[in-house]
Amino acid sequence: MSNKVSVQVAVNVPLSMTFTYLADKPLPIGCRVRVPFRGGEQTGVVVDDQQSADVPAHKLKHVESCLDEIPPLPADFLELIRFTAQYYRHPIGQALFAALPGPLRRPQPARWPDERGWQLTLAAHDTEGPPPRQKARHALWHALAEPLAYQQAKAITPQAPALLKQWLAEGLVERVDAEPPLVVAEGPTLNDEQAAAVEAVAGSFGSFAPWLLNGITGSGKTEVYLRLIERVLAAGQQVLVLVPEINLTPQLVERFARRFPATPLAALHSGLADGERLAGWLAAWRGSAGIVIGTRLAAFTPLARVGLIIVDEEHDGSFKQQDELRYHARDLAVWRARQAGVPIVLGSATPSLESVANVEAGRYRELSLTRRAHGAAALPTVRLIDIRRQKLLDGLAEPAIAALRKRVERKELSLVYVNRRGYAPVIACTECGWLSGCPHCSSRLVWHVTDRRLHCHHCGYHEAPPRACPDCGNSDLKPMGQGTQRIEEALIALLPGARVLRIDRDTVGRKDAWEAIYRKVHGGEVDVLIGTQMLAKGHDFPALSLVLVLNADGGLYSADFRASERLFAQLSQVAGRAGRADTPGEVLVQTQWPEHPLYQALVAHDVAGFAAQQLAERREAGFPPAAFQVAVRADARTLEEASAFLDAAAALAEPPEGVTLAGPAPALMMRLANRERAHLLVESPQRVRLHTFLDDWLPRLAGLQQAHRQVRWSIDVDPQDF
DNA sequence: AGCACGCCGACT
DNA sequence: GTCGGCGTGCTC
Repeated sequence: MSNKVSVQVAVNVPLSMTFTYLADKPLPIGCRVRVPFRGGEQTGVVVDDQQSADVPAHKLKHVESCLDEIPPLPADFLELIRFTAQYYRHPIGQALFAALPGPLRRPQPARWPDERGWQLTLAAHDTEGPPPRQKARHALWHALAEPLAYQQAKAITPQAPALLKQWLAEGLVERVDAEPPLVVAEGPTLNDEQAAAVEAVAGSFGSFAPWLLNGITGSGKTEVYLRLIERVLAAGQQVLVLVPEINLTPQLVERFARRFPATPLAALHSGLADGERLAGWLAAWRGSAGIVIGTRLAAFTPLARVGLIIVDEEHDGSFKQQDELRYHARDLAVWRARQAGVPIVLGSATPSLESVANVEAGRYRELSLTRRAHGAAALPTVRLIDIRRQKLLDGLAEPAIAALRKRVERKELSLVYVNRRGYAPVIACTECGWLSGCPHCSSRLVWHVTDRRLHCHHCGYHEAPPRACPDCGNSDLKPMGQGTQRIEEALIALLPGARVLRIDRDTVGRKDAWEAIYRKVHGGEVDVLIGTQMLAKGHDFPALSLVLVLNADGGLYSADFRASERLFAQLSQVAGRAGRADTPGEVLVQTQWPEHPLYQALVAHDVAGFAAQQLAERREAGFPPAAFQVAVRADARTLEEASAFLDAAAALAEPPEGVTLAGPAPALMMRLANRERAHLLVESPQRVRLHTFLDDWLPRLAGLQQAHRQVRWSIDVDPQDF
């Protein structure tokens, strides 16, 4: 008998361990294997060649050879997965399989896609080709005089795959090996700020350097990306671009493809068919895709020759995955940039406080774009409407209605932005603005209808609500943020003849719905748009004459300490939609707290000032980014069950100096899918201490499940939402 | 997570 | 007598 070797294999099960298998000959680390597991079969990935300690020999099963003809998964990819699994406290196998494209999770061999191009054969040149009246065929035929990549062909006509197949069979086209040339379409001239940003980043090529590209809306961040991409491509390297999870990915992809028409581009967004995703993933890994652009999952894509990473709208919350493997794609991207030794550009008009703090600490360098790129385009005028002194008609103040009427008459486009999310019912005094605060920490108390008490969502403290305002004695205390239900109907009634279009989760449910909305809006068929957060994310709508913001106050004093940061970012984004080159737009915000620093900063377009003020508050309160957090989240049929589990978990903790536990406290969105949710927070000013504590504590929690059978729980490292 | 093994109630 | 409830324990 030949000597057996053993390998460590990760399989897609929720266990933090890997499994030992026997093999006839050494298997390379990173190769995919088909393994017998639990009587059935599983896909596995060899992650180590070490013998693991004390597994009884009779349990060891045998593994056949590698599945694939393609090379084993690269070492830097496995290292990324290992780091991710460990940092976010997720089983290694599940982290690995979450990062792999669908087809690679199944135990079937994979092959490199055929990336050869197409070109007309000599024989084809002697034929007429399709007549000009068959526009698509004609265009494709003439383009095929030069070698054409699949992507380019498909850009000419969607029928390209079928036509190429047909012409190939007829001997009119042939497959050719062609190194795609770098073709760069002309772009606009850079202003000096943009040029300086490009030079600064380009000067750091070849080594790890994190950059915060802080540019106001309309300042031309994308053009900076494009110039940097051009340089990276010219050096024969790849660029990874991460974008938030919104429907504007296609727009950005199209812009990149137009600038670099010959460069293979892999777009890895959700809603891609398995085959396409795999092809893009493999092209990225192999190095043939020059540009790889995708949403958060693309952060895991292996890249053979990466030269630059870009994270657009880095402040966006959708970079954090909220279930299963709860990773933050922006943070992992920074880790990858360090691993690969390349610069990373984090772009935003409203940078996250994490990034601002990193600039302050000297870890990131900041590049500012302070001017709008397109000539005279001025920032919009922001005005606050104090609704304490106004009679509201169905939630709308008189000046707001008047402003809307004016635009409708002038046939100009208005947007009514209804802030729905993130409002927690904090009790407020309608007279003096007093808010229910927690006596034990710097959070707000939240009104719970179920037990008619005020709860602190940070430390779990609760009390009966006061009958009157403790500050001024007024007995008119009300939960904030109500009454948005009938805005749509009210607007239609108040603006007779206006064409109103509502955009929300319901109206954009289908894939082609956006298409239709764009057509309507661009075709001038709409007077007033009504929408929620999804409109705050920089969609390509024509310039808005007026933006009216309703119900924003809920984000001011939310129990979630990040609510103001998000609100400010959203309002800055929508405000940025207002105005055109010749006339500045107008933004109206209805509020009970016009004197609030957030609104004052918004009026003054003072992004940096707001960030500084927020950062000071966070430091004062000991919240991120001044501290690091880990949430243990639990849900059960009743809050008591969930809390009992978390209490038991807390009882097992022996937090060292500098690590504190807070809670359990009910989650902000308490009831979800008929289950009650609560969490326990672990905090520390030092990340290392926090994680050292977790290393000791989390293994002890495994045993708790038996006694709390009804409870589902999970770990959320660097939680974003509460 | 799945999936089997295991020990107690109402069915042809 | 058996079908099946889901408690509990393991997966190389």
